[in-house]
Amino acid sequence: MIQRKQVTSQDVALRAGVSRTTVSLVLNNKHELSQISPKTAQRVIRAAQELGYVPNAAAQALVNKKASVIGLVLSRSHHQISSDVYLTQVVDALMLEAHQNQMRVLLDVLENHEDRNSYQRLIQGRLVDGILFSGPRTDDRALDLLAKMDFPTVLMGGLPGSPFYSVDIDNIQAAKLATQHLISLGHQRIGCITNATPVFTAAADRLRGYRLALQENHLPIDDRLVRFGDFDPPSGYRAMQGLLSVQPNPTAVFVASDVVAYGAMSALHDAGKNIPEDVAIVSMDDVPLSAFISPRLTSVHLPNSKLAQSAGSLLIDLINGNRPARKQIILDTHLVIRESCGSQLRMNSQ
Amino acid sequence: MIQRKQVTSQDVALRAGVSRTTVSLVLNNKHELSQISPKTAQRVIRAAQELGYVPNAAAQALVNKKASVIGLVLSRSHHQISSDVYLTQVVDALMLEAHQNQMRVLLDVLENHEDRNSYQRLIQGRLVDGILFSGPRTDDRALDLLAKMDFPTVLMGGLPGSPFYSVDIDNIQAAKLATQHLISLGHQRIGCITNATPVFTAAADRLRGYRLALQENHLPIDDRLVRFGDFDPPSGYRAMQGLLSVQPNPTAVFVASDVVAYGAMSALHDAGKNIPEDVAIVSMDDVPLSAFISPRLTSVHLPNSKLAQSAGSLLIDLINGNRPARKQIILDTHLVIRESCGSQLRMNSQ
DNA sequence: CTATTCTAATAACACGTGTTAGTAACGCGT
DNA sequence: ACGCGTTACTAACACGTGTTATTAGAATAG
Repeated sequence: MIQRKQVTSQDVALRAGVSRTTVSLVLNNKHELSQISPKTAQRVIRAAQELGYVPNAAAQALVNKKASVIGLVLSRSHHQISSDVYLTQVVDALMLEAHQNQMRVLLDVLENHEDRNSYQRLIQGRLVDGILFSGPRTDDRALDLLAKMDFPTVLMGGLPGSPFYSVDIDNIQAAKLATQHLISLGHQRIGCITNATPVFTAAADRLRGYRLALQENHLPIDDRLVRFGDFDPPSGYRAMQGLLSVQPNPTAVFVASDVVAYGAMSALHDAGKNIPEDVAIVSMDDVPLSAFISPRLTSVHLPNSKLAQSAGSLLIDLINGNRPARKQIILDTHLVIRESCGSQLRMNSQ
Repeated sequence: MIQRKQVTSQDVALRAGVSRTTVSLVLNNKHELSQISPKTAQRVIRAAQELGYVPNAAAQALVNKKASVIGLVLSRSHHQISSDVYLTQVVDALMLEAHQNQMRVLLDVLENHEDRNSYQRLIQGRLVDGILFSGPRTDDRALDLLAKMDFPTVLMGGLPGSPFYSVDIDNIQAAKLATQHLISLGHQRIGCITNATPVFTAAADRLRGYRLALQENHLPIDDRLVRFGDFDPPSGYRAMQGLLSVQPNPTAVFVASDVVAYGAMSALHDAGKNIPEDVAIVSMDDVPLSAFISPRLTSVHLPNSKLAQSAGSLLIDLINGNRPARKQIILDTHLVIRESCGSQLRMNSQ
């Protein structure tokens, strides 16, 4: 590969007629401390511009012991990433936050949860200065390693009992809120489809919120009415088919994720059931698309961008050596009522 | 920040009782050439494992003149990224391909299209070895800079007359195929909603395909029936409202993107129109979700994963110094017929 | 016993940057 | 004339790695 030779600070120094040190001082704005005459400073800046000098990132990283890169680690398998709808929001907000701090974002998947090696090159190799961890799993052994070396790490989504900083919503409360809404509409027999298997803490918490809501309203808990989704629409489709095989059918279903809910709704449609007349649906996540499908999805809104931004900001704090006292940040959620729950239907008929 | 001291190759050398050079040779599997006895090799490997040695990425990048990182550059504004549904597929496939070549993926947005500076730190700073460019714009001035330095670059989506390698589908042909399908169902008055403004080449091409199909079938072209989407559902909603204000209404609409189509369908729904009875819809992209909304969307399937994988593979080739003869790779598309076009309706009634 | 080849390893340099310690030149007071 | 502080810069080291030229020692040949 023919690559034009890199312009180094030495070249700039030569052209400006000064030493390389002077170039470094001027370009990093340390010349006021070091008493460098404004005249030479100007000459250096001119020379740098004329040559199109850009400092070598690797060299800077080496000497500064700072890569100026934060890692976003996804703890899901590949098929799950493909149908992940928040990812774009997270990535977007994170990049914005990173750029404001002269940092960049490196993306990585954690494919094998047993494999500590996959972390090592990333972290001990100092390729990134900190890690943002999306969707932690309770069975992730590699996280222990991270904790031991107190490497700057922030979790998006909590991991109970872990020593990490984290940014999250109150999943239990949010799921309870959603289920409660269905109860307040008069439903007695309410099913649940989770967003994922319970090894993901968010999934376990949402299921718990659903059960709590039933308990507090003295409704019976029927485990046949609980099905497990797996991030994508097909899993929701299958889960809903499962629910429909239980007699009597539930009159409402709390689905713990919009994307899974799409599949569930499709299954209802294919079974000839109307939403919300035959089966009402309340979901969680409030993905942008959910306001545009029909029927419009009633869903608990998650502040994804804000979540990612807070997480990014917190991580950068950690990287800079600050240790905020508050280890957990919990952001607020709220229910967005649309058509799939049948609220409007009720209001009209009353 | 208290950070445990990094384990260097010097530490390994000390522990194994050899020189640093020997450590490097052994760990990079060059010891066969250099006549290092198997016994010392074993000793070195043991020592490295015991200390948990991981080479410093910055130092390696500096001396090898290779960052082992490829950059994925998104040329869209932030709100457009948030509602981008292919991004996850692209990212996923790209990471898979990168990992197989011991590379990582750095994500970046290009916010200001006039600003050459944003490229400079990335490329001239040697932070990445190559760039994968998603969604090039005809008005992107910064691309010229890239071309001049012949930096390894691959475009996802073509840019006519540009000197870059690219991976794409035949947008004109695909759009033509979709429109043709509507024509074959007997529609005479067919509207079009683009996926984006025409500065994006893909949007311009799809519009052209639509017009070609009309021409070849001797149907009149009515520019009032062409509206421009802007990546997200709301833009599709507004565009469809615009189309419905034209009398007589179109009986079918080709929407050049699934996500935009969701908005368009929502507008039809709100206007009391049935799909496909009143207005038939054919779209492009075939996002996974499209099989699960109702009515199920008829759409031209794009091989997004394959596209990203090919692009990644091509880019890695370029980085390694190969110059494949074929500058453009065009992948195949096919129409997936579902409910929104009304094909099945027709077949039943016939 | 010396010259030559072969083996096994290393000293030394290069990559491009940030920073510390140090040094000329110069004015100034005594 | 000499010491002393100030100004304006630079020589030299450090960061951690890959690689080239070189060396010390042993084995072999003459």
